[in-house]
Amino acid sequence: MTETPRQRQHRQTMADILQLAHRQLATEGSAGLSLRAIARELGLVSSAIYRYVPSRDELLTLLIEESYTAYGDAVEAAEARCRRDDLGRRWLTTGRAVRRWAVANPAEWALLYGSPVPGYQAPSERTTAAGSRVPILLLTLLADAGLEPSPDDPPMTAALHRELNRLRPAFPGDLKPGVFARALLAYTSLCGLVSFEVFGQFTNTVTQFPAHLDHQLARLGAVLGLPEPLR
Amino acid sequence: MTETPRQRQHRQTMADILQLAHRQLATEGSAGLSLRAIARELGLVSSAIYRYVPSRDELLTLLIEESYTAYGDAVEAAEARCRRDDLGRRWLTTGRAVRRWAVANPAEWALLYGSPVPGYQAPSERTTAAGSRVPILLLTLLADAGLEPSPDDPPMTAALHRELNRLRPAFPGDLKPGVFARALLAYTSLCGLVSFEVFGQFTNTVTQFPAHLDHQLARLGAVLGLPEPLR
DNA sequence: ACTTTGCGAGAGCACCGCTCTCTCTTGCTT
DNA sequence: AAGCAAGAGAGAGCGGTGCTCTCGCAAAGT
Repeated sequence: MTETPRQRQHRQTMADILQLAHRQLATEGSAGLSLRAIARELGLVSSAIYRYVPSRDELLTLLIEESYTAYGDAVEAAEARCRRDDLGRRWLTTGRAVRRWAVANPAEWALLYGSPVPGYQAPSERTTAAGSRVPILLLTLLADAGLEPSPDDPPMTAALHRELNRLRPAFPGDLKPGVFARALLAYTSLCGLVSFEVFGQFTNTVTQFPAHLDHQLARLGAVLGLPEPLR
Repeated sequence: MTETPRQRQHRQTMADILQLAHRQLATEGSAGLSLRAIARELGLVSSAIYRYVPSRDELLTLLIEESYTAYGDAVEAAEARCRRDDLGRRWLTTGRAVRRWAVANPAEWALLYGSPVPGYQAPSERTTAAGSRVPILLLTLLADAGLEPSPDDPPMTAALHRELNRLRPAFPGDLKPGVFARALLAYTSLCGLVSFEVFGQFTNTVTQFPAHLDHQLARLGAVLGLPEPLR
């Protein structure tokens, strides 16, 4: 029942590889990820690494999975500390947590939300679930707010309306198309803001990042139809 | 006065290199960019390419410059076809043009707005000017609209307010901080929406891209304080 | 005790960016 | 016109990459 020493050793080496990979990601970026370098640091000959990781792409996939998990954990934990009925604060806290995690882990953020690594396509069946956690947080938030379509919602084509209706059962909250669209805009805008900071698009412009994010989160909160944070 | 055959030849080869590089970028992505492969396709030995391009990083910089120029040209041209006084349409058209260019040139879009190529930092003095053209379009648009700060603008910290005030002389339109911030949100949101589509973040969610973008552009237009497009 | 399995070592393939040297041709200058 | 400098390609080579294959040893299972 208990694992053999060999299994234990294997698990340990695997963990070492992933840890070194994360470190390499942080220092060299995703294109600098080198199986040979990891093997070298582990005191292994280059071919031995393939006993653990079948290919560089697979290592990338593992890193993406781990990163999505860490990202979801961080944001969910922050959001969970808010009073459930303080919807404005839940949104503000979520946005801040997304930024905080991204700034603390820029290489991982780039892996998740940056340009796809060329020639490599993450197997969606292994990443979509982990990647949906933060968006789902948002949808739940809007559902808790009891938001309804508003006459201020711009019109949308019938095809888009149908599509968003089709998505309703696949996500929590059962949001009507207009509200679902608001959530989409909020999340894409948030990611856009964070990516601009992390990817350096704001150089020579904004440097007051936390203040700027708070300001824009307040704007987006208004677009969503959320009240301001309490007190 | 006229250029010598040798200069002509050099210019031609340089143009060939850039064209092949753009093609390679499209098929292999930025990490697949290979000087050797370009040389091979040109019928040159690998070392000869260095007569034209001093390094891979320099080739990347050239591609970024060309891409920013093509991007700016495309969006400016589209926006210029709008009636000057139809501010809602100018915004809608700008947003659509950004998406159209990005979808038509996904690798170039990734180069400009995706994760920075690891280990490589674009020399900002060579890219910021070209990269500012579309944002400047937006600032001009808001200035033409004569937008003023509104009581609906969320508060911002004094430091952020000062910073945005400091930026005023460096950009056209002389926008007050609250209005400038609206422009920042609009552009980051637009880029976020487009990147989500181009980078595949919408898989299993939105597929009605043009309709979705129009819908969200209308929302953002309202946030900006622009009227709806005429007729 | 025997056999299967796991795992590291080593050599090797094809590719990459980049450097250095050598050669030949072009084009400018005296 | 002669001579010299610069341009441009060829070739060899360095160190790096991902990945494959074979070999041998030791641990695990029977």
